[in-house]
Amino acid sequence: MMTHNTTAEDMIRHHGGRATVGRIGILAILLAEQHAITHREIEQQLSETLPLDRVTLYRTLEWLVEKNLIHKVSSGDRVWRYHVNREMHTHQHAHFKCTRCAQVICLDDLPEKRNWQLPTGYRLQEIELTFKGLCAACC
Amino acid sequence: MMTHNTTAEDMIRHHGGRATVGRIGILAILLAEQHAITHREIEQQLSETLPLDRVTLYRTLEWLVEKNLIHKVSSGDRVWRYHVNREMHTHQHAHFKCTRCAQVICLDDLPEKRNWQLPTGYRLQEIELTFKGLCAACC
DNA sequence: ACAATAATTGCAACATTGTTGCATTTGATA
DNA sequence: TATCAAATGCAACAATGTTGCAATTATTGT
Ligand SMILES: [Mn+2]
Ligand SMILES: [Mn+2]
Ligand SMILES: [Zn+2]
Ligand SMILES: [Zn+2]
Repeated sequence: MMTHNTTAEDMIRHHGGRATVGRIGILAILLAEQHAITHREIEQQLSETLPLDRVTLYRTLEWLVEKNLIHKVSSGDRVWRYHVNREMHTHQHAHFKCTRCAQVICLDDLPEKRNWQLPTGYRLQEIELTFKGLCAACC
Repeated sequence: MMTHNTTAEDMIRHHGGRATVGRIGILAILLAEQHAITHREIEQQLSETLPLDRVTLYRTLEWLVEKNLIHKVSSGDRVWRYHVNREMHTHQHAHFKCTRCAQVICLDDLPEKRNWQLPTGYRLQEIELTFKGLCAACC
């Protein structure tokens, strides 16, 4: 049974980066989290055990995104949320954001991938689909 | 043939607001614009003819959204874009954002409105769908 | 284990977008 | 034209994110 810390360290080393205590701690937090969480939320969790400069956190998250170990979600407020990449996330997927508690979850898939119709001359690269409403806890 | 200014003034009066020179000018700019544009872009257009405080612009845009004369779009960067409401916009619709020139257009409709599947207990209120890619000019 | 070195970090300063409080000005109405 | 609530301008603040650079640290070779 692997702890999140050792999993995180493995993931980082496999991508040729230095396995620093900060990177490991940050990725371990994201591995333990089932929702997509903000820079601020990660910072708060870190402050309990491993204080880290805000800038380092920003740069580490950016690095983890580059290495494709996590992805970030823009959910309408002007705040990025981060979530670890699991197998289901190798392709594009939709998100749900609760309008009451602001929690964001990743959904399995982009439903009905076909049939998106754009004006002529437009080239599609990526689809961003966010459902908003109330989560089960807030209903 | 109505000028955008008189159209704007009519729209504002019909909603019981004061027809100030600022509100009219802002709404006229949005009426003349086919794309969804940012606070910053509106400010630049205004600066040529009708300098206006940033805060007033923010508050006016908020007021126009409340009155349902315009709507705002969150397009992934942390910047709101504003677009006048036309008939086609009375219901929800998708948007396209060019990843090169950042232009945002409103698309006609939410394709395939049915069939969105959420986890049990979740209640859907709103769908935010943004296509990203290259516009005709940038292809 | 130690030194060399490049990658990572911390800190200060800055940028952008947006909000709030309050005094002043202005549009609508009588 | 006088009145007065609504709208505006200004200053200060807040949240989120970025940049430059010197100090630190993880890795590698010895
Ligand atoms: Mn996701
Ligand atoms: Mn729109
Ligand atoms: Zn909720
Ligand atoms: Zn373009």
